[in-house]
Amino acid sequence: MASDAHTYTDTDTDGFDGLAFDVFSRACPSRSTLEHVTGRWGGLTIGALYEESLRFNELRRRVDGVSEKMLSQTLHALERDGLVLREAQPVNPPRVDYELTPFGREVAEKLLGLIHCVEGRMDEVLASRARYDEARGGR
Amino acid sequence: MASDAHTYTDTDTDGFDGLAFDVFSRACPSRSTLEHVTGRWGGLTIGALYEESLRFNELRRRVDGVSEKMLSQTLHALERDGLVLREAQPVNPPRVDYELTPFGREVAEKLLGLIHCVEGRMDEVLASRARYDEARGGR
DNA sequence: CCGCATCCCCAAGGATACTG
DNA sequence: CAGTATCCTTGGGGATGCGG
Repeated sequence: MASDAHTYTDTDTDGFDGLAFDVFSRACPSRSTLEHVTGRWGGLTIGALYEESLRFNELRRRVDGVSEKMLSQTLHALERDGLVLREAQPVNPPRVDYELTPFGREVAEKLLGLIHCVEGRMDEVLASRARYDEARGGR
Repeated sequence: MASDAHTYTDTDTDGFDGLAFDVFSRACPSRSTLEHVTGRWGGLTIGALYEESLRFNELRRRVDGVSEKMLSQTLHALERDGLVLREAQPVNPPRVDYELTPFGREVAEKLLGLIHCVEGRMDEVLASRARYDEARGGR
């Protein structure tokens, strides 16, 4: 049942004309990991965990808008890919901490680089949008 | 017609409730740009354009699996955000070139950094997945 | 508190046909 | 070639309820 978040869409593996790892190909295995990382919630989750190790509900509060289900799914996919470490402590009430693995931290840094790059240029983006919308009136 | 027929369907709720720039917040305007960049087709499109300027159908062939509709939508979103430049030449048959803006190239570099980081560690990822799946049997 | 299972709906997105 | 308009399907993902 953990099967949905990572179906590799191996629909047409017929080709393979010698290029094993082409990110642009549907069959490329890294594409699924990339999707987990850059997906709607993956990036935000990783970003949150980069700052500090967090528990499930802390994470849920930090990542604004994520549902319990999606957070759970996201964490599983990231854990499976080796980006996140899940540490369940056998206490009562249950306590589970999530933290990034070294690989996860590396990915997080790249990701944060991207985020800051975009954030630092948001004024440009906003201006560009205004221009674009202007040019095509109220359509 | 149309007001919302092709509003690029983002959940661009850039509401601007006057709050600061917290990427983790739903209201953060950069989140929508990030989604365009890291979305299913955004990243691959940018990646393809980083290598060379391309025409519509060249792009379509390069980005394996993208439909005409989605490519069109993606390009519009990226153009609007100021990441992609659209150059239509008034010739017959029509010729339109897409290329990255300087900002687009900057973003592309960050993105490629991420991609290479992940690709370079795919063996780890695959191993981690195997371990994970092992641990929870054939479920 | 942690989180899986179920139901269900809506919008992302694929296929197709058509225009300039 | 370079798209737009339309229809239709699929699964992403929200809401809720239960079990450990």
